[in-house]
Amino acid sequence: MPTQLPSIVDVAKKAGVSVATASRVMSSSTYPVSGTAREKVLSAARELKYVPNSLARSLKIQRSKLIAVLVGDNADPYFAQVARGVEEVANAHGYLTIMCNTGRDPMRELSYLQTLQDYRADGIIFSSSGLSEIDYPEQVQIDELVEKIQERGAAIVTLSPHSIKAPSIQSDNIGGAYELTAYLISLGHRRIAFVTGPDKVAVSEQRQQGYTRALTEAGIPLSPELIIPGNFTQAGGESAASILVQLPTEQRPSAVFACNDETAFGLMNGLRQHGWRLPEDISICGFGDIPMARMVTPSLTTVSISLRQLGQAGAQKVLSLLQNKQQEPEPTTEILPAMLIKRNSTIPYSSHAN
Amino acid sequence: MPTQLPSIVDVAKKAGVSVATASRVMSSSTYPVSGTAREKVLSAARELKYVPNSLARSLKIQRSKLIAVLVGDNADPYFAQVARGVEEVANAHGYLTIMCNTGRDPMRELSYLQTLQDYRADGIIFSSSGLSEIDYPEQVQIDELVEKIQERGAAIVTLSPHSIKAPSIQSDNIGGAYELTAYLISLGHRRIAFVTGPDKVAVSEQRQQGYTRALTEAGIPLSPELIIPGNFTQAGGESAASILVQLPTEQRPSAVFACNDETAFGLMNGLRQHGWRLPEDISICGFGDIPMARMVTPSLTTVSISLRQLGQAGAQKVLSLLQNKQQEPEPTTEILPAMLIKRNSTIPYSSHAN
DNA sequence: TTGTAGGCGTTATCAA
DNA sequence: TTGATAACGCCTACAA
Repeated sequence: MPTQLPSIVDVAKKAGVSVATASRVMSSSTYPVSGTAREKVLSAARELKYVPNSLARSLKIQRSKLIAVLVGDNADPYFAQVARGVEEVANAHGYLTIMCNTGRDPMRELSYLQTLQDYRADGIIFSSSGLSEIDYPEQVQIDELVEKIQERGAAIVTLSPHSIKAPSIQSDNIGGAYELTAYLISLGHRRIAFVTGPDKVAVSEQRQQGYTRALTEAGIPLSPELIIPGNFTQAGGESAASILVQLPTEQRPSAVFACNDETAFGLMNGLRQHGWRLPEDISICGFGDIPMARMVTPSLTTVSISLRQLGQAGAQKVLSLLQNKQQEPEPTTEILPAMLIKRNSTIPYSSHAN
Repeated sequence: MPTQLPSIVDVAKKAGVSVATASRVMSSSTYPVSGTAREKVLSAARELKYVPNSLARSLKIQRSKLIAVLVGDNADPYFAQVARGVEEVANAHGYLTIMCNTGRDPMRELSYLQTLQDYRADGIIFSSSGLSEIDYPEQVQIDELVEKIQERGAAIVTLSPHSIKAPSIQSDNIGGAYELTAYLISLGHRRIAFVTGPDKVAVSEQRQQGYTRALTEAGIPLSPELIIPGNFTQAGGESAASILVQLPTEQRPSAVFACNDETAFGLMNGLRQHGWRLPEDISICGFGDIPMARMVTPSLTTVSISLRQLGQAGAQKVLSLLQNKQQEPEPTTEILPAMLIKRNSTIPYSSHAN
C-alpha cells in the first residue's frame, strides 16, 4: 500500500527550523543560511530520506525542466540519433526528455503539443520532418498553439525546414546532396537516378535540389523518368528497384542517389532480387550515414549529417533560449555541415559491367 | 516576453460560477453539473484559451501520468523498438513517456531513478539489461531506491532478468536460443560457435544457456574455444571475426550463433574482410530480428522476440499495477514467446564449401 | 446542484 | 539570518 513521502515541512520540523530555511538549503539557493542550521536540515533530510517534489517545485517556479522531442518514429535510426543527442544534453543539464512519436501525423503532433502545453514543457524540439506545403486544418491549429507556447516562455526549435516560426538548426541537405551528386558525376556517371522521400517533405526536396543543381552545373540534362518516388523506408526502396529494372535499357541509370540510407538498403535488396550485382551493375548511394551504412555489403556511400550532433545542437539552442527568454526568439536558421562519405557502393562509370 | 496562462480561477470568474464547478467540468469528473453551468464554463474556457496545468493537477491528485523507460541507449535498435512499444500504449492512455539513456552505467541508472522519484513518475520500465552478478555499491542503493519508489505507489516493471524485486516481462531467450541452435544442428552442423554479449549481462547468459542445452541434448560436446566474447555491438562482432579466422582449420566452426543481430552484422563484415564468403564458407545467425536483419545480404537467420510487443506489454503491466496499487505487486515473470526466423545466412552443413 | 475553503509541496516576499 | 505566510493551480470534502 502506498505510503506518503516526507515533505519539506517534515524536514523542517525534524530539524527544528522553519520551512523557509529548510527550503533554502534543500533548493541550494544562494540565500545565506548559517552553517549549523544547514547541518541540521541536511541530516534531518537524510534520516527522513527526504525527496524533493519536482512537481510542486515546477509549479511554483514556473519551470518544469521538461524537454520534449517530437519525432516521426523513435525506432527510425534517423530520429533515434537525433533523440539521443537531445537526451544527452538535456540530461546533462538536469532536464528530463519526453519522447513523442507523431508518426508524421499532424493530428497526433497537435495532440502532443497540447499535452506538452498542459505539462508546461520548457522546451520542444521538432524533429519530425516539416512539410513544404501546409493547408490542412490541423496545421493552422498547430501554428496557433506554437505561438501560445512561445508566449508562455517555452522554447521551440525545429530541426528541419518547418512552417512554424521558430529558430531552426538544420543539416546541410542541399550542400550534402550537391557534393554527393558531384562526386558521382566525377566518377563519370551521367544518368543518375534520384529516389525521393515522401511527398512534400521538405528535407527530401532539399536533397533533390542539391541533386538538380549539381546536374545542371555539369550540363547534364534532367531526365524526368529518373526521378523515382520513395518514402524514406526500405519498402519504398524495394518498389523503386522494381521500377528501375523495368526501364528500357537505354534509359537505365548507371547510378542511383537514394534520398536516405534506408531507401538505399531497400533499393540494394530489391535490385539483387532482380539479379543485379552490386556495385558491378549499378552504383548506389544514400543519405544520412546511419550506423548500418558502413556494415552492409557493399558498404554504402552516403552523406554524414551527424544526427546526434543535430539533436545536441537543438537541445543547446533550447537551453540558450530559455536563458534569455525576455527577448523574442528570432527565427534564425543555423546550418550544420554535411560530409561526403565515400564507400564501396559507388564505382567509376567505366568500371561498370555494361 | 513570457505571459501568464489563464488559470481555472479565471475561467470560473468569466463563466460566473465557482472554481469548484469549473474544475468539475474541466477535469471531466463524474460529479453532477447542470447543463447550463457546463456550457458557460466550456465557452469561457474556449474564449480564454484555457490550458489546464498538469503539474498542479498531478501535485494534487498524486499522480503524474509520467512513465519512464530506462534503456541502455535509445539509438540501439533493440531498445528503440522496446521504447516505441512503451510510448504507444502510454500515449494511448494519456501518459507521457520519459526516455532515459543509462548507457548501462549503474551510476547513471541510479541518478535517473532519483530524478524520476523527484518527479513522482507513476511508472518505471527497466529495459536496460540486468546484470547477473551484483555486488557494487550502486546496486544496493538502486535496490533501496526501487523499494521506496514502489512504496510510494509507483509501478516498476523489468523487461529482462534483473536483481530488483519487481514484476517482469521477458522474451523467451532460452527457448529461442535453444530452438535456433537445434535448427543449426538439424542442418548438420556440429561445431557451432557462440559469440557472447557483454560480461554478466543476463539475457546474454540466457541465450548461451539455450545454446548449451541444445548442444548437450544432441550429444555434441562443448568446445570452450568456440565461445567467443562479444559485447552486443558490431565492433564486437568484427573482433570476434578476427578471432574466428585465426582458429586452426580443424577447430573451425561451420556455423556461428551471434548473441544479437548487431554482433552478427559485425561478424559478417569482419569475415568478409578476411575473404570469407557468406554463407558458402560459414553459416551465421543472430538473435533479435531487428528490421535490418532481413535487409542484409545474405538475409540473417535469427530469432524474433517482438521487442515492440515487449515494450507494449511492459507498459500495459505498469498500467494494470497502477489500477490496483493497494496490493503488493508480486514479482511474477511473464514470458513472451520467441520465434525462429529462417533466412539465407544459414545453409546445411553439407552445402558448405569445405 | 453549487460554493467555500483547505491542502498538495515548494518557493519567495517581507518582517523581524 | 530566520520565520510566517502568501502564492503556484488544482481538486475535493464538506456545507449549503
